[in-house]
Amino acid sequence: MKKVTIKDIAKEAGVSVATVSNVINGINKCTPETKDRILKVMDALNYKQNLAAKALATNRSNLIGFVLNKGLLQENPFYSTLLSGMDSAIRKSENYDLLIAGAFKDSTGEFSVTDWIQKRSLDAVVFMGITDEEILKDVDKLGIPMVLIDLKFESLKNAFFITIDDELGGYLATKHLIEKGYRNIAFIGGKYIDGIMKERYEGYLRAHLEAKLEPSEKNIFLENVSYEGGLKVGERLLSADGIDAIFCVADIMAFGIMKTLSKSDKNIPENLAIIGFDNLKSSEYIIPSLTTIDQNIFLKGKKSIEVLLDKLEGKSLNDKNIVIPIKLIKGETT
Amino acid sequence: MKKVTIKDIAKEAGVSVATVSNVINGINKCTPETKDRILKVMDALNYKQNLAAKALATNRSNLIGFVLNKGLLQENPFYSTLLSGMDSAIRKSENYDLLIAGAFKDSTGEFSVTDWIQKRSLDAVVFMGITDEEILKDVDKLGIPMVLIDLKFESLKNAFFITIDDELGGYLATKHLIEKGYRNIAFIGGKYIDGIMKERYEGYLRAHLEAKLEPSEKNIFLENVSYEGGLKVGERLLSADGIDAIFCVADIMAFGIMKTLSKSDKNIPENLAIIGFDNLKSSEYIIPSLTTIDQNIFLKGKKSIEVLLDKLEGKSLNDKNIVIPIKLIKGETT
DNA sequence: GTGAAAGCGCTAACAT
DNA sequence: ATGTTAGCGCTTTCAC
Repeated sequence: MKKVTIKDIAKEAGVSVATVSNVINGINKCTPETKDRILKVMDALNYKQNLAAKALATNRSNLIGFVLNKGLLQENPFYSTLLSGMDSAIRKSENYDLLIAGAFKDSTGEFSVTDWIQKRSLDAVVFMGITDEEILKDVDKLGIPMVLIDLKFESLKNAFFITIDDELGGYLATKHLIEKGYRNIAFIGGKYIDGIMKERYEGYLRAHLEAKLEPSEKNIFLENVSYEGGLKVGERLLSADGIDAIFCVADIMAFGIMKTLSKSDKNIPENLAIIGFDNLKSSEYIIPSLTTIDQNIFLKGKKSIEVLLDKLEGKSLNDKNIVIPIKLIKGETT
Repeated sequence: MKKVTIKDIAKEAGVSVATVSNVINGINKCTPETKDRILKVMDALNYKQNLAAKALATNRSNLIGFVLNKGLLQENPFYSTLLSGMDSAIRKSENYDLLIAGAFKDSTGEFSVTDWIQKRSLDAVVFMGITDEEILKDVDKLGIPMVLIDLKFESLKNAFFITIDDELGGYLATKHLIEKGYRNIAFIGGKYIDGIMKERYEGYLRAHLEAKLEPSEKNIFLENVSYEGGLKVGERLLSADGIDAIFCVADIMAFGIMKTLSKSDKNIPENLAIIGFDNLKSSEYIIPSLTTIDQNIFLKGKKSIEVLLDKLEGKSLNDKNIVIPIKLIKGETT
């Protein structure tokens, strides 16, 4: 069975390829009768569009790329949930697919996002965890719409930013603990205090200030944002004194802390309250269920794709900043 | 900055496009000097290959498709982990990328995998959760290599099967419970007893037989394979009598069961032991940690891609069946 | 409203 | 060892 092309359709329907092409692309330039005839022939011959040819002719691939740092998908369910959201949105689009970055090397042997975008003629890209401004600037120069999740570089002309109010999150979490009567609250953060960590920390400070409490430098614990990092923090907490509650910037770390504590004589929340951040699905599964700040990760992913789809379909978008609402989820750990 | 093509390279290097093409594709037909010169020019002009053009000319896209039923990614971390494994493998390949199925509709308005494969000129496909033999047969006719995860249809000429020994898993799990002294063991399965569920159930039966125990029909509980399904089973178990242990075909369900029980007066494992299946990452996080059958989900995903990559690179693969080893993970729930 | 034809960037068969 | 050239299937400008 030879491949059916628009040429075959054109011949069979007694029209030119241009007309067939117009019909396929919804460009209404022909009589309804012609259109109908073409549609029928397409169906009869079981025509399938060749997107590579289309891409070559238009320089648009109908592909949205997703760039994520290596290994992240394994380390934190956060990223999987994000991907679920993206998947859910892309499935609603008729024509677009989601491309996961393989490993294109540039001349230096490194993965080069701009190379990748150009080779694949990507129409848009979503970035997660890429914080190198130079890379993002280079992509911006390519002129395709892009989405940054959890990051903002206002100078980028073609970027949309999907974020949450991290400072507020830190504030709400800490305030909740203070309202519950805890006074000596530890801050558990990632090893690298990047943008969002810093904001959450500032929220933590604001809640203290508001309650006229003074947080101690000794109450700051930094480890990798992972379950393993949490285990380590747990160990350190066992020998720390006077702490009655902790605000942990990521649920996944909180799980590790809870695990370590479960093997000690400290009970949660009686001896130590804990509030996380993210509201991972497993925060509900875990026993006791984790009090946390919900940041609707799924929606974050969904929005990333939706905004790009809208942009690609020519809708004019009023705002480059999309802020996903957050809320406190009361679990059993506080 | 106009796009640089092999034509430009050819002109600049004083050779023909064919030679440039050969160099790019590693076809050694020219003198090292020519090759060197071409490489230098490519670098100087910052050449980027256009994969759409290549795909059009060769009918190969350097793309591997991943087809997964809608919604699964959200329902069970199993699928995310699988995807992590695939991601990890695809990143090691120089030239391939992973494409997530968007929503191509066929003439009936349904998503059509064969349409998708043809439109995108996919080189290979991984299927997860697609059990419709007709669909798979249609794909098989296209002649591209494919991988089925957790499913086998021996009649498919171009398929590889990534599986585990599910019967053995069911056997090991049940045997473990019996050895621990439990005698009245419930079987918790999915609502649809498909291939793998049935096998796990058979393993459950074999372990009983071997121990000269007779499992009761009343001890079978079927619900959706999800956390919510587990919650429901938990409720049903509360009013069930005499059961001292349960074998649950999926960790995610076990989490639900544990949650429901945690709100009752039944303690795990004192009043009710529980063993799961999968060894999700969260099975370790959860408190108490879940005894389960590890099936190395990450490896499953990784192998899927690796076998396809090997096949696409022309390696002859001796076996269409790849069986991932499983093992018992002793947690605190038994 | 419809058609003819050039061209998108690359490959591969055939020449030299 | 290198060059010539005819496609791959589609879009798009321009002409009718």
